[in-house]
Amino acid sequence: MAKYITRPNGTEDITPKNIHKWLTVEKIVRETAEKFGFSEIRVPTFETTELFQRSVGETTDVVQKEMYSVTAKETVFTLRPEGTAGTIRAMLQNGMLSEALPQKVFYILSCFRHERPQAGRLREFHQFGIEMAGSSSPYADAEVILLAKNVLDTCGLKNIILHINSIGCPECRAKYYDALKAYFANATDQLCETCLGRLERNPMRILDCKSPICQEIAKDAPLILDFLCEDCKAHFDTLQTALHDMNIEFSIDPHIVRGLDYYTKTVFEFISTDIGAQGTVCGGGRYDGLIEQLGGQKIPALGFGMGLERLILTMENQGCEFMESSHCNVYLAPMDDAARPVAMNLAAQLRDAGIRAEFDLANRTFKAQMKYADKLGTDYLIVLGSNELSEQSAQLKNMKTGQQRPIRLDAHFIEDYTEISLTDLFGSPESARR
RNA sequence: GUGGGUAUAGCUUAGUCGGUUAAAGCGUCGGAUUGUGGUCCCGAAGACCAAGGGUUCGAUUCCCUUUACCCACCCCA
Repeated sequence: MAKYITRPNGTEDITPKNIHKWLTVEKIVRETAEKFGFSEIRVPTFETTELFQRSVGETTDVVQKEMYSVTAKETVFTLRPEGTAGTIRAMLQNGMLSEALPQKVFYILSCFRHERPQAGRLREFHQFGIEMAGSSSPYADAEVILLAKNVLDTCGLKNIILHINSIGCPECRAKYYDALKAYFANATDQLCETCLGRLERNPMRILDCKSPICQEIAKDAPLILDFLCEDCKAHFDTLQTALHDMNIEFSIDPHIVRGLDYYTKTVFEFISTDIGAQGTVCGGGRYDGLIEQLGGQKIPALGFGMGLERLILTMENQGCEFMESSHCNVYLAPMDDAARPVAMNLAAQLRDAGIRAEFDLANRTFKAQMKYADKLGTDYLIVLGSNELSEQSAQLKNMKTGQQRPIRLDAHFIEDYTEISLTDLFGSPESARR
């Protein structure tokens, strides 16, 4: 008890008891992404630190205080704090952006951020994400949102609110920043300390402050939407029309400010109120400048990240259904040492036929084997004693119904098993084949 | 980084106003007469009561420190 080595703070073990939940969402996410024409990509868990500094942004909290970095052989590496940077880097490095555009990829990976853990926030967390590079169309924005929505719906989630906003291009944002700074300049004595710092670096974050005083002050602050240039405004309008056309409900939230520097124009979040303070299940947007910033051509792009822990948490709290875990199909119960090799051999035959088969490996008594098989939740059980071995025939017991049917142990073994299991499932093997 | 809370068997929790062998449920293992499970019944194993220090004749119970975990701020998925 005293000297166990425990897992690092903020990490989680996913045990066999819970793995079905992960398999469920991973399946949904893969199938949905593929339906939308996205292909899976896998990138390294760590990258050179410079990649994140240049993409996520030198002044962001993520880069300034949340990265796990190590120096190895004089190079500084960092465990990825998010998926976009590495993915775009990989697309560039593998020449994918010189192929026909748009390029559409998705990934399932873990990210690392050194924050204080709390409900829905871990230091190692898992993300499903997609990136689409090479489309400036607002329909691409709609498509990406649609894909996220599709995943959430397929998971069975309810009460997930979509918030969207546009933070404009660098040109309109510059004008907006000036206006914001001018507005808050009158209230510098009342703003909280963190907001005072934000005023210089990123005044938009003040709009997001939870302090009631700051909220009160920010209530009448100018809105980014009033400062959008023609192009950004048209883009945002078309996106809204597209969402309406697809019957996607959303609300415009001028206070959404993404904490990663690369975002431009559209930003969005899917928020759940069922998992505590960290309610953002999915967040993303457009980052038209990022590829160029990383040394590529001027190619517009967009994507999102979806927190799988938060997704599963919401599903649990809403009572959503998960796939069943895989369970034992046939348990072979050897009654003595003579029967053990026979059990092993029969199990091998079953496995070759694609059936999950197990047999006693703990030298349990016969009765204990029955109990154990019951705990495994096996569909069928076969008792192998001296009688069975000498007659080359045993009983295949259906553990749900208790019914037993004879099964030959010779060359007809698999044939008999198939016959009986199909009859149990469909009434008769013939109707199964129809 | 800043707050608040919690720390007793594998899990979920009692409990000791400081006093000999720390309790229950679940789980695990085994039994309930000879080769058939699930319910019920019986039994067993399993905890130096997070760690270190202090007060005391005596601490798992009180005090301090540390650590871990949880929740919130912050930030974000």
